[in-house]
Amino acid sequence: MPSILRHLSSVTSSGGLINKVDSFRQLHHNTNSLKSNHTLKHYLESGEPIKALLNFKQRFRESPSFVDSFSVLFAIKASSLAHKAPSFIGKQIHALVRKLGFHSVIQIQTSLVGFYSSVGDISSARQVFDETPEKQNVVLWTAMIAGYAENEKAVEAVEMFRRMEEERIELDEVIATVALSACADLGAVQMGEGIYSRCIKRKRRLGMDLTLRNSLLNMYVKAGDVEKARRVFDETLRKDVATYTSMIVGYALNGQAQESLELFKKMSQDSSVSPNDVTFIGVLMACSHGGLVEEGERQFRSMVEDYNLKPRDAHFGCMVDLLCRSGRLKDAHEFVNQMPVKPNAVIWRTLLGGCSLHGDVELGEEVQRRIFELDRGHVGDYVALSNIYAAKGMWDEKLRMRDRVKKRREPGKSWIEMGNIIAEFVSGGSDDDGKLMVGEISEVLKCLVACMTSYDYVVDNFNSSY
DNA sequence: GTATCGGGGC
Repeated sequence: MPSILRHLSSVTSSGGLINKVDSFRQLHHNTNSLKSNHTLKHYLESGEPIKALLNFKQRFRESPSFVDSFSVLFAIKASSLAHKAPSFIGKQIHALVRKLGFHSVIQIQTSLVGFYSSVGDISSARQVFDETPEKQNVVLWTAMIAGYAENEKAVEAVEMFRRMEEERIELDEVIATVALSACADLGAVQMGEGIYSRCIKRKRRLGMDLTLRNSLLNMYVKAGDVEKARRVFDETLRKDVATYTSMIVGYALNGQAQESLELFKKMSQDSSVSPNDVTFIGVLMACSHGGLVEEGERQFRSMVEDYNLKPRDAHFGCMVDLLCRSGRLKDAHEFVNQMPVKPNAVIWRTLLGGCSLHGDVELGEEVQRRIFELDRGHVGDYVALSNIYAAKGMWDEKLRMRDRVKKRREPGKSWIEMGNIIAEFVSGGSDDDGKLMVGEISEVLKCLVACMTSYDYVVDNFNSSY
């Protein structure tokens, strides 16, 4: 059975009357529709979402009746993938969904949730979710929770996951993977372990999903628990790129440069995997944190020459960081100027950090100008330069720089997991001292815990004035 | 229809 038909039967099996009419139209009256849906699918699979959208639009104009629930599903998917396409195209397709009565098709609603999440419009995503009549469906919840997680709303993601479990919807590997990544962002290890064990209990016989194990490994890495991460790594017999990469990054982040590089070496000897560009971010980070400049330069070259991987901003950033940390500011500057792509604000900012570290006023001033050409919004850029002035005793310049700070600092967030409670803290957002004193807050939290034991999870905001 | 791997800085 061609995959498109298999797909169709899954749509009709859960759909209502409208879908049966729709599928009837597609199968019996409209072979053209089937054929052109195949074209849409082809564009999607070959990474040409814009072409898919144009194709859809043209077809809808010429013969609207050929557009069925499948075409719409592919068009939504294309809108999510086409980062360059303006988001109103997706919204137009959403309007079309309503007009054609497809909003009762759960696959379409799920895809719409994914679309709105991909353009950062999480409230519209939530609206689609809320408007979906039949919600007893893991995949719909997965799309919504993944949307929160992708848009840096891990607390909401976790909260929603808790609600999903209350609704007695069964876990699968995908939702567990998404939930673990939200837990990783919060450092909520205990909760993540619980989710993991609940999930594998059901599926023990089928063998565990590698993606799920990787996200467990990643959670330990994010929480700084390298030992537990390594245990998961060793127990995972069939490893893929992400397994190795997470572990390599884990060592690099925790200052174990040697272990990171040794693991990379071991990975190179494993013929079943080959490193990708993310792996090299980990390798370069390890070199940077370990002060291994020559090794880093060698690896960077090897990445391009031996592995044919194209360095991205992140790799250039690692190299700048590497050169800056070892005091080679001139080389770092030259490196930035010789980059084959236009350096972004983050790269310049890394260099500014290097100037701050080594007290280079002249270069710092120039770099700050380059940053301001791209982005004037960051308070930290004023602070960095004002600190360079301060270190050199240039008090007038320092004060002038501080006076130019107009915007207040973005509030910071932090989370603490204690038992089955997650508390969120939001710092005040002042521009001088918004640091969170986690130790002190946890004392406050201990008192809170005593008062709140009747809840499973409590999400709490309060301003810290420490 | 849904899924994991990214720095540094005040």
